[in-house]
Amino acid sequence: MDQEQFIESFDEYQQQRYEKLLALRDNQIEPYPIDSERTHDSRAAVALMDGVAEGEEGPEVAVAGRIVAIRKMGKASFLHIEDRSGRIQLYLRKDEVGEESYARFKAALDLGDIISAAGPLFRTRTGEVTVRVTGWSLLAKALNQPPDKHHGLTDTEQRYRERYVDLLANDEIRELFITRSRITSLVRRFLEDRGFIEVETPVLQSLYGGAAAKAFTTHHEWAKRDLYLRISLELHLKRLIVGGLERVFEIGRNFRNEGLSWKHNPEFTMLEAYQAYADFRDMMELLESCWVSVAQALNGRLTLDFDGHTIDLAPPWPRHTMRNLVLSESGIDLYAAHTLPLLRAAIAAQGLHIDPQPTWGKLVDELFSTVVEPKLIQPTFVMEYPYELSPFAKQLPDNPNFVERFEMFVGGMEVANAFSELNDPLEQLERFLDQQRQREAGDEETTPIDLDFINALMYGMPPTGGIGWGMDRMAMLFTGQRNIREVILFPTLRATPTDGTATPNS
RNA sequence: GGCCGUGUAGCUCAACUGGCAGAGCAGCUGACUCUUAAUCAGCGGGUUGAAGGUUCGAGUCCUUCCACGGUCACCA
Repeated sequence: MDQEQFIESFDEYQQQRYEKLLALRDNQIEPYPIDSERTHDSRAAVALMDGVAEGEEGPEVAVAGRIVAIRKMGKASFLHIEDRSGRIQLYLRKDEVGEESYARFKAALDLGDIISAAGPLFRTRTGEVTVRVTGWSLLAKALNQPPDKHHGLTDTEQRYRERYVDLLANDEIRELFITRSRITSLVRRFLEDRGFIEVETPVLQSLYGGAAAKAFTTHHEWAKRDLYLRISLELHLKRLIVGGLERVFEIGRNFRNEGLSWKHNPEFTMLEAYQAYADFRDMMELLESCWVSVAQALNGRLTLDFDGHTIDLAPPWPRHTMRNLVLSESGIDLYAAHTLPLLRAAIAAQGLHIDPQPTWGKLVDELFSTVVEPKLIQPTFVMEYPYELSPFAKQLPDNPNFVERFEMFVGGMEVANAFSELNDPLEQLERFLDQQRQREAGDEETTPIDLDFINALMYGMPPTGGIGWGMDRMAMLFTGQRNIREVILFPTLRATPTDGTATPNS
């Protein structure tokens, strides 16, 4: 394909805009100039009129943005332009800008074009702050027509694939992603205020670990070796605790080779934070305080609207052991049913239908997921997890079948996960070996043995509390979105022929 | 992967039991110097997701496929 063929493929609307572009060039007007003038964004410009008396003109401004509405009335026109801060109205008069400029405006500009306009501010008869335009210029000609100005863009696939259209057409989508950015920023500030430093650890790893998941594989040509994309941040951050950094966090992308759902995207953003001389109880306090401070700063209140529920973040959040929750919802005591046959028998005795699992730990997890998890709408700490599911957490002093771990659930989703981090190198080796045995038994999601991590622990890691939570799920809760794709700018979608996944020569 | 739903103009959506594919916005032409979903007059715009089938006749019924959404399964 060359440029000529591409232009020939234009539809009627693109063709019309392209012809206007050519006409501008014929008149020595560049449709994509280098310079742009702007003294105020639209919100700041409107604010300038706050103290100006009725009927008085305000100061001169230069504003810039995308044309979202045009109302031509012969020798005068109104238009609205939009920038990130909002919209402002422009008033264009033939006798103000001159015959030639007015004619050019009528002939050359379309909805979607980006322009700048300068002139004094005033209020219209209906009180709207407006720029009385004395001069304008085109900053970028749009060849594609924007979506319907009242309804925006609703086609879900196009919204995700062409997110730029979604953003420019739907104000609330732009707001949503600005809010997500603020959430990330507030979390960062909270942790920094507590003495955490932000670090960056490798995405490309020769050995992955730290979570139960399948990894993506890629290849390093120069080194002639396969590398993995990380599935968690855990093991590198704990190496930094060994190194003496004491309080570290990373907000980074994880990649897990698994399916898509309303709460799973194959790449997602995880926050992990590790604090030396702390344990999982300190991490509860940290999580609670962080979310409360974000909610206050963002909304000025501690309630969230999510999926038809009002979620109350007011601390303290209820804390329950997994044992007690399972006991009250199913009548099964995990301390009594502490082997696979005993637990199976207990489930059968209660007449529950739980998917069969190969091990005690997995069956506990399945039981919990089925009978307890759906009921956890309000923020709830679930403490003490089966040893087998938690290869990086310290065992309970009084029951080695369970570990010092919690997960926080809200809105029916698991959101956070934290441990009193295991720092005994020989016990850690034993856990890795245990994982290896599970892998040999057919579990593809176990953590491989990481001898360098053992080596790090052998230098001594202080008692440490660690926590991780999904920033995407946090954003879902704080913005009231029920689908993770709504809070990810460019979510993973199925391949299309134009993705380059098809062979170019075929 | 199973089940349910959706796919019609650039965008948002109609079209009854099968009977000439429509509206609003957007576009084009013209009028209009305080409009704001501007208004008024006129005009153009369609491979109804794709392929096949039933029928005198299919947007509509049947089969297969594709895409998206929901849900279940899978999935820390």
